[in-house]
Amino acid sequence: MAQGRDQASGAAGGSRAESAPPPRRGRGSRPTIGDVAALAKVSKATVSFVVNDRAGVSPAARRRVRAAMEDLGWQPNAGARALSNKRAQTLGLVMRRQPELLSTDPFFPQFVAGIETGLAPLGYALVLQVVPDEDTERQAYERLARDGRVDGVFLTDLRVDDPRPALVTELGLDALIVGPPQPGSRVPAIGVDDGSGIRRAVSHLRSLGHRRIGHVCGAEGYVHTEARRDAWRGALADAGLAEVPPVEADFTGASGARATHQLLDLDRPPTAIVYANDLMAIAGITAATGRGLRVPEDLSVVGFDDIPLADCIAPPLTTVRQDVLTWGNVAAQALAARTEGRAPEQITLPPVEFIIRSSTAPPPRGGRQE
Amino acid sequence: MAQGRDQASGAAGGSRAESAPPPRRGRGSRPTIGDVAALAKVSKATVSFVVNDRAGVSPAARRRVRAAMEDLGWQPNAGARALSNKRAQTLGLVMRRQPELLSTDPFFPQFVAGIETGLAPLGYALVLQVVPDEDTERQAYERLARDGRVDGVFLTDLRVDDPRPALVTELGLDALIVGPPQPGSRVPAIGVDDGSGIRRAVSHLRSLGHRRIGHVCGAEGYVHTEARRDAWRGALADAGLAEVPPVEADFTGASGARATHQLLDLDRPPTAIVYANDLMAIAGITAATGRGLRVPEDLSVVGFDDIPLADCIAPPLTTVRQDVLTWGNVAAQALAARTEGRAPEQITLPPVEFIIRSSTAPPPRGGRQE
DNA sequence: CCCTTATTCTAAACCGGTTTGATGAGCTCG
DNA sequence: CGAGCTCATCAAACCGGTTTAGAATAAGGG
Repeated sequence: MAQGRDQASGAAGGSRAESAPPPRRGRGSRPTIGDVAALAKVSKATVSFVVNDRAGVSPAARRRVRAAMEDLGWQPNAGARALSNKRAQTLGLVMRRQPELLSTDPFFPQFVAGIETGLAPLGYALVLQVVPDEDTERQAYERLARDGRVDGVFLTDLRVDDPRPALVTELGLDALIVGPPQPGSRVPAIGVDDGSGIRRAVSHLRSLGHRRIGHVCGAEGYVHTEARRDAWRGALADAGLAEVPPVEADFTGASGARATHQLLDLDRPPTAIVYANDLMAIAGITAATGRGLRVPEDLSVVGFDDIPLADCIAPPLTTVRQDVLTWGNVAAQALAARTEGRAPEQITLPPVEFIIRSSTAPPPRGGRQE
Repeated sequence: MAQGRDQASGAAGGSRAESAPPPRRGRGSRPTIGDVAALAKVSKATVSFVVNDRAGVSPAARRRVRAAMEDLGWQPNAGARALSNKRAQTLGLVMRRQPELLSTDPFFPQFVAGIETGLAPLGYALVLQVVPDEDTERQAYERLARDGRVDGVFLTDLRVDDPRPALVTELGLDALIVGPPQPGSRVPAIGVDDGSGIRRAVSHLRSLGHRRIGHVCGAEGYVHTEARRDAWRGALADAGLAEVPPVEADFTGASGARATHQLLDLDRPPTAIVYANDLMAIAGITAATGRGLRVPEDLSVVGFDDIPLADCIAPPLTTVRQDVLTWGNVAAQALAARTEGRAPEQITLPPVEFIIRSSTAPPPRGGRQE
């Protein structure tokens, strides 16, 4: 056949002026497996075998099919494939977040980016939903499951007694928890360890000489909030340090500032504070500075997340960095493997990094130290 | 044929102990339109008519179908539907971002959340891709188009001479530009106006008495970077203020600090600086403070974005807030409408807000003012 | 009462792939 | 030379919906 132009269906016609309708919106003109089969002079089945790398096709036929594919620029249609396979080749992520809090959160974009880098080479897509509350969250999972849009979902930001592991099991969705495994649930997890970062922070502060180390917690009800608080409390106990009441906050700057004042108003205020995230830590620095305290001379501050701003402020923030991008990547591969029934690769997450900048220093001598 | 049981596939079998495999992973057991039709004693076509609210079904039949749907908990399968309709009921968003910059960016999460709130009630899903560079970006669009995974895509962060409007047109994808319309392209746009926020900022500074107002630009090559710079330059000219050379930066904190030093090193340094985003502005405050300048007494600073941190730092940042959530919402509806061939509703975006906090004040008397 | 027109409903084709069962060609071997 | 195999190939059924063409029934008109 002339190698020139015999592209897809019709279309080619006379490139004359003619009133012939142009190739319908570009769409619809896409070649199908049938076109490829016809051009390669084989059946659709053979083409299918070729694209799926299955045995039973002669080298000659395989070559012809490959050439035809190339010629037509054909790639199998994802939807049709999904229908036959009963697999959508798509994974779902439902994020539940206050819209205001969303843009603070360094986790979300990084994690999504990581998932993407893991999914793209596998030919998977990611469908995303952002929901405001628990009700819509449940509906989102139900819809994803019913519609058959996804093969599996990621579960992030687990709450204590989170209903989602049970929900997805009931819905028959494959799932992967990003965080510590849920006791009593068969949903697999990639074990994120929030504790070790906090322990590193406490140990760092202790070695600087701090004896009273406070903690500003994240929003109540999340397992990572608990994990961080427990790690802090445990580290204090292990080191035989003074107990300081933890103070609740909710990851917002305002709550961080309030919590900071609360700690500094204690009879015996801490000389160092570990915050559950950077936003609260920065707000804490501002709050402390506003009271006439100097950071780090009078008060040491440790954050969590290492947001880009952390080293743009004064003083640059000592903080804990987690490689969320890699989490996403690993999670993507693990969940894809699971939906395909393959055992996931050995899962190892990179360890947290503890970034020492200038918001921590030895505690003041005597002075407020009581 | 016996009307009795011809449900889906086997399964039903003996519920005896037997080694019969349990209903495969919960999945696969989902009812189909055929099951509903059988239960309601109508044809598949009738069921289809009912779910799609089409005329030509008697009230009685309609009721029976509804009941059967309810009974079985059936909802049409999205994939099958997409295949028939040649519509995926899915929209795509490809974000090109340096992973490091991703978590800074208040735009991305908010915009995604906004899209979602617009899409969910329409039964659309969003597939997301995050890519590192221009090459993978193009591939992402090509794959989305070829696979037939999406009906349309959002185009954000337009660059000057951006190849994407032409690309998507060529790929036959419906698209919507989030930003100013591209001259010479037929791709519709929702007109985001970066300029007015900057003009507000300049006018605010001018009314405080500033005569020398500098600008730290965003990354080169983006239309919004240009728009902001042009607006700044135009506002200066309109007010007959002194020209100050704009200084290039790239939205990162480090670049913001560097740019700030560059401006302050001028023979006649500005008394106020307008930054293209908050991150650079905050880094700028830190840089200026490090040189012994006080903000706002010696230098006024205006940011752009109103990130949550903006009012947690000292001094709280005067900045421009755009309602990105609403942009996403509006964009979603507009693009969905377009893919369905409907004319989109009248598009009106909320105006930007100018948030005056404490990083701006009258310029110092005499002193550095020369 | 027959003919026309509307209405309700269904069988069958279709979307674009995958998978299965059957057919036929080419080999080996007794 | 024919039985027995293997291998390549293809037609047809299937996934779960939508859509069309036409049959069956009901209603209206002369």
